[in-house]
Amino acid sequence: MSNKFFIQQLKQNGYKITPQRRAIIEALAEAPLAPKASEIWEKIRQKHPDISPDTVYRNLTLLADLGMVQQIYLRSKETSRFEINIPHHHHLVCLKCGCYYCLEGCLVNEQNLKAAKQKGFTVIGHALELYGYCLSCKEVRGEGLKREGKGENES
Amino acid sequence: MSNKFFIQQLKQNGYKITPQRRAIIEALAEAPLAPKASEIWEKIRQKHPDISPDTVYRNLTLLADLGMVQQIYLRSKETSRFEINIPHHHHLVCLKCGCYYCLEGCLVNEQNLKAAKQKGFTVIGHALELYGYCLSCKEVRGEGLKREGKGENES
DNA sequence: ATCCTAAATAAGTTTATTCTTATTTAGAAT
DNA sequence: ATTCTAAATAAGAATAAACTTATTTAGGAT
Repeated sequence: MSNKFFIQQLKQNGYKITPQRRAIIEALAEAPLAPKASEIWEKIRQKHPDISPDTVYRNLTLLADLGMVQQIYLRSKETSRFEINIPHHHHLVCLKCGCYYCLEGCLVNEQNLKAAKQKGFTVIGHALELYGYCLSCKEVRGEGLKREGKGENES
Repeated sequence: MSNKFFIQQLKQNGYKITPQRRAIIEALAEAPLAPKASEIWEKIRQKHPDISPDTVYRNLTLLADLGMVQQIYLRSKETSRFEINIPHHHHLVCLKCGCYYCLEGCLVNEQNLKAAKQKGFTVIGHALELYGYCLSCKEVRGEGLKREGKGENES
């Protein structure tokens, strides 16, 4: 919950604590919804006008690779969203309007992962998105798969 | 297995059959590995030098949205790969070298999807990637998360 | 066979993301 | 406190992916 936890995790993995990294973690923690990379960048620029977008992308990817942050692949033409990963869970993503919903709990259990272990693969995280159509888009399904508005989200 | 099946599926969903779409399906079916969008584009250009990359991207997305093709999100800095979706399965993706392995079967069952249905969400597909470190990258784990070579794949 | 219309495409533009390189800095060692 | 070095950053270039618009075309209707 606390940002200190994330800082500590970074240190434990041998990464340096920079003002930029603090700002990114702060922005993620304060955001009401899972923000896009561009939104995080915009937010941080208010206080740190000189932060580069590359730094934001790079660190979001790092946090996601470390399993501290979850990247939600929204498909469609939507860009990914990032959310602080507590508790771990998965998402429903609408292919038409791009909205998404959080599912409680995790659909992948230890048993699912045994094949990976047998191959000698060390799993440190996973991403699962279920794609389909939300309630309000279902009726208009017939209109092809063109996306319309941006849709509203749910934390 | 046959390309005709994919053509038929497109027709059933109300999409037109264009030479470009035939070429994309052909290229996917003939590829020994799951190709990247750019690789498909390059291959098709040999016969159809005038096909635009946009058409390739657009149709790969369409096929993925229809569940006929599976898009593998390789993370890292690798671009996605696309494979013809028979039989449906999931992947192990190495965060270090970008290689991937196919898992047999599907880890998501009907029971997993009940929450989605309760929300009135119609699931037409899903993507699940397990991220971690392959056997040969495991030892070098300590070197941070920088990616090195491109790694070899497995169909 | 010809016509018609929505869908699909190509071309060019725009945006998002990643890469490259020179510079700066966090944090360890002195 | 100062020095040192690998890691991190900023800036700008390069690439990937998506959008916009005018044109073409698949496939149904005539």
